[in-house]
Amino acid sequence: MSFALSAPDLARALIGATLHVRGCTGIITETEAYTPDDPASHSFPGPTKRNASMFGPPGHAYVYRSYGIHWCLNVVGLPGHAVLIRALEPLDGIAAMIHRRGRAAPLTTGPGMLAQALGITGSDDGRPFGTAEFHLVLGPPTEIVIGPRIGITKAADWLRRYGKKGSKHLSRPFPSSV
DNA sequence: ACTCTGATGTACT
DNA sequence: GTACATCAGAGTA
Repeated sequence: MSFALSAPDLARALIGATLHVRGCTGIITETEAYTPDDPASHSFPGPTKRNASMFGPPGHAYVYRSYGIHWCLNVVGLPGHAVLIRALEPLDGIAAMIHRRGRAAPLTTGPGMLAQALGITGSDDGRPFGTAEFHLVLGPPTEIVIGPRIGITKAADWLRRYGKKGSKHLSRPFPSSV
């Protein structure tokens, strides 16, 4: 697939896709889009050391540390565009996920949990998607629900959170989903 | 069910 | 010094 998309386009395309990370796999159920003109985006101030991979080639990972504790995984699109992977439906490697999480549930319903379950750390920052151990496979067309993003204060009303309609594997319900 | 708070790396004022 | 794309645990009800 081509990753050279705007963050909102890429965020919609990734809903229903399967993420493979070193033997663990899951279906992406929730994403958020961050564009360079978005005050809440790490790319908004321009390139820095931390966000360098956000301005690198499309189809690579941008991994950053959140609140000093967690790692969060993004897929880079066009320069300065990235999509935060917020939740997964676990498929394979669940035993490894439980081991890394230290509990049976919840495993992957939040960006920090998801990165921990899959063993993603800062060493994955800048890694290209497309190798046997680290890649994405698009799923069939999926019904998508849209809502405001979570956990931000700037541009909090922008409707740039995307979810797989009806999924049980979301960090939080969507306002419109019933 | 809910609210509050601690943990703590990196970037910014 | 302060803010932050978060989570888990403790407390209240």
